[in-house]
Amino acid sequence: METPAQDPSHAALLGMPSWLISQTAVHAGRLVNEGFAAVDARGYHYRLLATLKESGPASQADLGRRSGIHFSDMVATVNELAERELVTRAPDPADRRRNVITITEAGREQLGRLERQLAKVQDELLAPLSPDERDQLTGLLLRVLTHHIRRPA
Amino acid sequence: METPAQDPSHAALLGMPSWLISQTAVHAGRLVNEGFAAVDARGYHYRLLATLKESGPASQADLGRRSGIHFSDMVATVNELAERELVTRAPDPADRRRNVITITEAGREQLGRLERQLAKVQDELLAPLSPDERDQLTGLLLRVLTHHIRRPA
DNA sequence: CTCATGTCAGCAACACTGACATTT
DNA sequence: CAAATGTCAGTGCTGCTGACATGA
Repeated sequence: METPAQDPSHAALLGMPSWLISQTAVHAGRLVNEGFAAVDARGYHYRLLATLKESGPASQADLGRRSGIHFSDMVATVNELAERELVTRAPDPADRRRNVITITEAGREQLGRLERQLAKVQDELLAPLSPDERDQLTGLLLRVLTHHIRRPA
Repeated sequence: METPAQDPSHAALLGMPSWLISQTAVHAGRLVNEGFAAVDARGYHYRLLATLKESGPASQADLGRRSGIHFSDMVATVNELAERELVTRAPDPADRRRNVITITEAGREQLGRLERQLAKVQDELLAPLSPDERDQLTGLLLRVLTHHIRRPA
């Protein structure tokens, strides 16, 4: 059946920061996914390609650490990108355990498309906020996020 | 393999609101889940119990609309809560298509536990922010969220 | 007949666990 | 031997689609 327009207006929930963040993330995720799907990609593709562009060729383990993509998910992600010829996967002659992942020219072009989609989405997402307010929100979230990143316990 | 402490420090990503929101939501979700798991529950349980407390007994379709839980997921959620005897599911004599879901006394107690867990989590989540900043963040997110709730297109 | 309700099976994205073989 | 790397299978939560039967 279809989802009848939600009405998530619980007094209890609307004041709950964890709820607000999660739900806003759902909407953000939807927008991002739609933008990416329009060019046959998903979040992990962008994250990997962007990491690859910033760090240069690297092993999968390395890329996992830098992109925050879990080790186990790297395999599938690289598979998908390699299939589309956006990256290449080659064994490292210096360490035969490793694969060296490199972004291709087509990969750079795709990354460009993804970045453009992403920029569009940011604007859509924060539509109701003024530039100042957007900075405020970004700053607050950044502080919360960095706090939890370095406190895994 | 294990996830080696992430280092998601991409210049590109750290300024991206959609990324900040999603990642903060991941951490928020982790904290909430841990709190709920400690009392053998998950997010949907809280949402359903809280809705039930606010709205009183209702049909599954109704509860879905009010809680934002998808219609298809209501079945499993009610099953899980009924199994634990936190709610009862009884056919509606007035409309035999419907089940009337009612929260039990044990359900109210469980809801209390969940609320306490949730309060703890809010504080943990927003630890780095002052009370004023927490209000700011909540206000900004609320505006973004309501903007997208009533603009499904 | 149409619509609402409830049920069930299944998918997608993300994060993650455990196991395994290979190489360092 | 221990540690790192890559692969694979599978899980959990959330959100969602489609199909189906039944009753209003």
